[in-house]
Amino acid sequence: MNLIHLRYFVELSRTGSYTQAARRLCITQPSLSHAMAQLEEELGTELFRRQGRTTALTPLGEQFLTSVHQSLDILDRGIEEVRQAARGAGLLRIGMVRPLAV
Amino acid sequence: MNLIHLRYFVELSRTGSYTQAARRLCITQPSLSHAMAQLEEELGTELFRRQGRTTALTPLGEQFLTSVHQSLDILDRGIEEVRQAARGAGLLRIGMVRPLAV
DNA sequence: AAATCTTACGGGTGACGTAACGATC
DNA sequence: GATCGTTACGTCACCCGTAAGATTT
Repeated sequence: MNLIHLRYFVELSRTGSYTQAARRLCITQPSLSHAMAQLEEELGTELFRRQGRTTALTPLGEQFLTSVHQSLDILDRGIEEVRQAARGAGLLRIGMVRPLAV
Repeated sequence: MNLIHLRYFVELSRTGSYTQAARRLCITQPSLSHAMAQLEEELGTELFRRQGRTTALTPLGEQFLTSVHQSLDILDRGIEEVRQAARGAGLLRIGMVRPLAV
């Protein structure tokens, strides 16, 4: 399992479209499809229900989404707090590259 | 950033020793060292204070640890719930590989 | 037929291991 | 000098992109 794939999952859940999600994530549609298929394999269940042209979360998919949302929110907040504290405290040592925002 | 590296970070924080942590994580010490250095680079600060032979968390390291702990706990709980629900509901389709516990 | 998703396949990045070095007790 | 951590370097897995196929409207 992969942090980036979890972010893919969130974005796909938000848009409900592989095409749109892939465009927003700056990746190709096949890559997104493959990543989600892999995630489903790891979890042992379908996360999305593809009926015709529409893509919607399954009940388990929705359940998983809430966990991922909470988890990523906490993590991202923690990362940002640490980065700001590091910048604020002037702990950047000579030669240390100032990290880019993600 | 990487989920596995975050788990490395938690384990290293727990043991306070690269050698022991690497052994428990079933990786080599250099790999762990490199992963943690990379994590520190991404965050723009030191997470561990190496003084002599002892390795302890910096204040920012402790702060980050709490966030990572919370985040991973929620994620792991979510994963486990989904997997159990998937098994329980008998949603395993023919040809779908039953996932191994991690 | 057009649009969307999936499957197949090849390439490049990065994570890990081995080896060598540095440092501390 | 023995143990621990870091740096250097090579290899292999895996993530992503391109191309082709399947399916629905």
